[in-house]
Amino acid sequence: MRPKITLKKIAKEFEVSISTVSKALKDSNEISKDLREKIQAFAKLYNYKPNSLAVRLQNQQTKVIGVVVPDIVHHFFSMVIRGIEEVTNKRGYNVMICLSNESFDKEVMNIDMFTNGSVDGLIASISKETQRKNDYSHFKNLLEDDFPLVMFDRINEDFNCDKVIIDDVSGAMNATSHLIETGCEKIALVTTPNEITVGALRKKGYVKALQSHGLEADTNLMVEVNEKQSIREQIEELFDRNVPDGIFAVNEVYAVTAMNVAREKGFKIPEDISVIGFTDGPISQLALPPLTTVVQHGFTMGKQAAELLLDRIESKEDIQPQKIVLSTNLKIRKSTKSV
Amino acid sequence: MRPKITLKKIAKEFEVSISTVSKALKDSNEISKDLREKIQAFAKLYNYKPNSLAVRLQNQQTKVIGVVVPDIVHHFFSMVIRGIEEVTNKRGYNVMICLSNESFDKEVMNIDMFTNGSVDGLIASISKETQRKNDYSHFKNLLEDDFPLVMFDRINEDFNCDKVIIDDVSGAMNATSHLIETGCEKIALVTTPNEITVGALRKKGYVKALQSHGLEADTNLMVEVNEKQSIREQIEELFDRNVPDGIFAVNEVYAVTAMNVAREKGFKIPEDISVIGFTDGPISQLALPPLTTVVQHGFTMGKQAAELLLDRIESKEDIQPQKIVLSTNLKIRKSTKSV
DNA sequence: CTGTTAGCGCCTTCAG
DNA sequence: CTGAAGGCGCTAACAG
Repeated sequence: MRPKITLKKIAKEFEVSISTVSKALKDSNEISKDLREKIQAFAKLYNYKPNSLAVRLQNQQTKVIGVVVPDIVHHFFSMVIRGIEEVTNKRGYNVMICLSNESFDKEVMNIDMFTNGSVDGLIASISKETQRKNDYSHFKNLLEDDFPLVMFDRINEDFNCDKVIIDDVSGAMNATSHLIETGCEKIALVTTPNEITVGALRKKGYVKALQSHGLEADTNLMVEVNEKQSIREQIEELFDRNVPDGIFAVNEVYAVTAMNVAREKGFKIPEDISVIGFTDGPISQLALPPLTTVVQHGFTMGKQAAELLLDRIESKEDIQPQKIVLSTNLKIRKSTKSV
Repeated sequence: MRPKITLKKIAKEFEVSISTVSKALKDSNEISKDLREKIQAFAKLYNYKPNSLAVRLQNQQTKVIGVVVPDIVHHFFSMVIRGIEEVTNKRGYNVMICLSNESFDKEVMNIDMFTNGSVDGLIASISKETQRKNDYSHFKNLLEDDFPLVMFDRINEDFNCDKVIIDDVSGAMNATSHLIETGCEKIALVTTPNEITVGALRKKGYVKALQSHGLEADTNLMVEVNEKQSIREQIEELFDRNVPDGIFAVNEVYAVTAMNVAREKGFKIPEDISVIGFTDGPISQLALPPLTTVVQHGFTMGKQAAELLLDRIESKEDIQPQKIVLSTNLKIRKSTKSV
């Protein structure tokens, strides 16, 4: 790579001091107009840009924020990232993304890396493995140092930091209620294992909705999908045990898979079985029939998380950590009966 | 945020010089074992980490690479990013991602930002708007400075830089040939406008396959989707003009949309109409029937791009730019007839 | 064994 | 109007 042009080199070129050049480039009228213009022209010609590392070292701030997400090949997370990008860019920051790939070790490494001064703050969502291990010491260290941290979606309630989540319980309640109100009586739940907090919360909402409508929660109608095995087979087993007339699934993939299983077994959607998913991505939109779903507003979530983080970074005083709870809404399409 | 601990502070604590501390932390035996251990213990206690900015400024390398992609909410691009992450992390680098959102201006800004010394090299894929405007001066500037650059997928053939692409023409040929060989005679093409290079190449492959089988390319059977309007309606218009018995679409969304339109018009897939898509994402896998598709190997592409870039960054001598062409393969599922 | 010095690229007083 | 000096945090060569 061609060596970059620096203040020093420009200074040598004009046989003036570095600080003169620096001022000239800042268009300071401490410098004669003549010299200023010459230096500026020269700098433009050679495409001078202040070395960002030097500037950051000087200012003791990087104008970069770190993002740690479990996965990027996932509509929800990529929407969140898009939201984060949107506001950080608008506010003059850049984004450095690291993927934990749902792995505890990688998450720890990522966080460790980020705290060496390369970013001004962090936005994170916890990996599944971390949730299973229930070991959050890496995050706790951050908080002890008052490192600006915002967690989203997969959070830990105990942390005293900014959080942005959706109201999973209500979302699931609404979905389940909708199924009940459109005539379903045997509603299955397709969810994650309980360690995944959002799965647990959505299950809670599901159970609550059943109870408030006087229905029993029947474990025979619930599947906790083990992602190490075939999702499809686990749902087929549900059908073998007990055929539902409604299905609430905690994500798109489970929902569409359930729908496909149902159809292959000869059931009609929504006439025989209604299905509702969670997260409004292309999979839901392009499914046939298009999937009724709980819309999760990942983009908004990303924007809010970024706003919280930048506010914290830029504020002089301590500010109390906030918890923002975004409400979901039910996008009714064709996989459920009309009222 | 709690002020970070520095060598200086540790030095003051022990009333030694900064370089003593530096050496002690590097476990240099220039320093007495006793002092070394004390300093190390202290550093660990206070969770000392060298300030990465200072180190990078010193070393004149950031160990960060920049990635500019048009979109992240897109299975192919997120797979590429995952591939990039995989090898960069393995080789001790981090990744900074910027989204151009398919916008020319944002792309220019991103690239501009990246060349201020914050990254050692760049991996990029061109935005649609840039392809339409056909203005590549921002990339050309990079090349003039010998800035390490690898382009992938949406590239410009004229650039003298490393490139990783897939063999779009062959991929499209294979897909189209497969349709022909399984009995289709009126094969429609659903593609992008011609400015999008990969769309143009896939169209070329489609036409080639038709010709080599003695079939005419019929513009009446082609749709160039204008994404500003409804994709679905544009495909419906195709059906109104001319009902095909096979459809080759240049991406997942077009393919599944086409399939859905066909079914709603009462056609059976694959009995009446066969459909093949491009890019093997969840949308294809979860479609009903699961979509036969040209597999694009985004993960591999990302890995290769990153290897090329890091090799270039780390090499002392000039190395000739390489062009890696990844071949695709046809993943046959249920949306096409068997031979 | 420990310290001094210089320098990475930049910026900001403060002198002249 | 211009320049010298000091400092951001760290490393490395060189003294002592």
